[in-house]
Amino acid sequence: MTQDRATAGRKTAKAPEERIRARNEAAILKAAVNLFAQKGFDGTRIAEIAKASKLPKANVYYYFETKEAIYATLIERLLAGWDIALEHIRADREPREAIADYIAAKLDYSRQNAVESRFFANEMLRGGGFLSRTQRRHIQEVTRERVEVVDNWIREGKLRKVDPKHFFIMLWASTQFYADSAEVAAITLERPALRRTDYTDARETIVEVILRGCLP
Amino acid sequence: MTQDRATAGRKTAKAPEERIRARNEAAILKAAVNLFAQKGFDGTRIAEIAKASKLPKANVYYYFETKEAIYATLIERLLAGWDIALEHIRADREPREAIADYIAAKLDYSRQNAVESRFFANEMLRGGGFLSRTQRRHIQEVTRERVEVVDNWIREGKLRKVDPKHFFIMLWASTQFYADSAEVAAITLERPALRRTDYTDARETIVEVILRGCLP
DNA sequence: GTCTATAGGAGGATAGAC
DNA sequence: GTCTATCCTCCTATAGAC
Repeated sequence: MTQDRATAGRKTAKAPEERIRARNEAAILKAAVNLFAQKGFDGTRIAEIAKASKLPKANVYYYFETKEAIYATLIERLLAGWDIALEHIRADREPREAIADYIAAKLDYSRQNAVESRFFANEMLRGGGFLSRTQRRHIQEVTRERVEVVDNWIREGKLRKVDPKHFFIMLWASTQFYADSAEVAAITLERPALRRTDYTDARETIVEVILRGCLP
Repeated sequence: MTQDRATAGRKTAKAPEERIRARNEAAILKAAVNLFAQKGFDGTRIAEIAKASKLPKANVYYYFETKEAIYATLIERLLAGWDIALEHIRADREPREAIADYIAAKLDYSRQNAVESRFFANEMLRGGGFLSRTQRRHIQEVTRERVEVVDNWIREGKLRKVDPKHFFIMLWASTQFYADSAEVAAITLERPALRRTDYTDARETIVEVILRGCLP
């Protein structure tokens, strides 16, 4: 943290140590998010995290004080990415394109970050007890902003009169389902696992139905 | 199981014993489904189930051999109720009413059986490893049947050309979200918990957008 | 059918050698 | 920074008195 020029100059060797730390922490978090997503906080064993990240159990404790610390780090990290997809919903855009882009972005996220999405879903099933008040408020504020954009579109006659919050929930639900309930989707589509084309089919269907359903 | 007339006649006192068993098993299952929904199979402790069902831990073992047995019973029971909402989707009905009724029924289920829904969601996050091949096939068959109905509607020009499976997933996702992600819905709607009116608002929004989105 | 007591093992976390 | 050995708690499951 406090690293003055002298030390920095003397020891260029400081970098490799930090690289080890970075690599190991990343391995732990990657293993942990996957296990937490599947089995939740109480269901996940530190030994499993250690095994999956190919580190001895004691090393996991070296990098993270407790299981809670790992979990909290993941929650924090997840929320940083929360807002990204919503950024398509901007007042200066036409609803048709903005909504279509949002759906596409959210489905891409479901495909590429399925594990993170499931981790969050699991935390929600738990009741969201690990979410701090600040984090809840953050979600609300981000949502409120975008709800206003939708409200404006409606006022300008660019969108049919729909409840903006429930409308957002519809978008969320329809797109996140392909991550959180990928298993159900796979069973329904009669596949061993979802394919890339399933996501594009999903996008077409959702965009079509939603746009036709909400445009004037 | 084998209970001849003689025994039945001699002992009317057999009923109360069975009533105790029925009551206790029900208490255990009710407590268990709630805990499994929140913390999953590995995260749930038998002691918690015992405490929540107000029975000594050993009694839980008296009624169910293992934790697996409780879980399997719940899965079985859940699947029996799986098909109910889908029954609105019948070939002899007009799509407009059938789909609106389906959405309403599914949202009612989300409100009244939120715990069961979450239990299933948790099992899906786990990867659905407790679902037997037969159970998976059952889901597929039921879905396939209803997909055919939708396909027919499309052929008859009563419904716009949409991918029936992804269309179903949209309905499922949008309605189940209010059970599985009730926490997210509550945060979005800025409520401590979902109210009855939230479900009717949801119904209106979903029915409106979906019907307009899929009717010709 | 109810419950206490406990076996036997696993889990979270730590000490301390290397 | 790495890892073995270990503490102590808590868990599933069972034995056996009432």
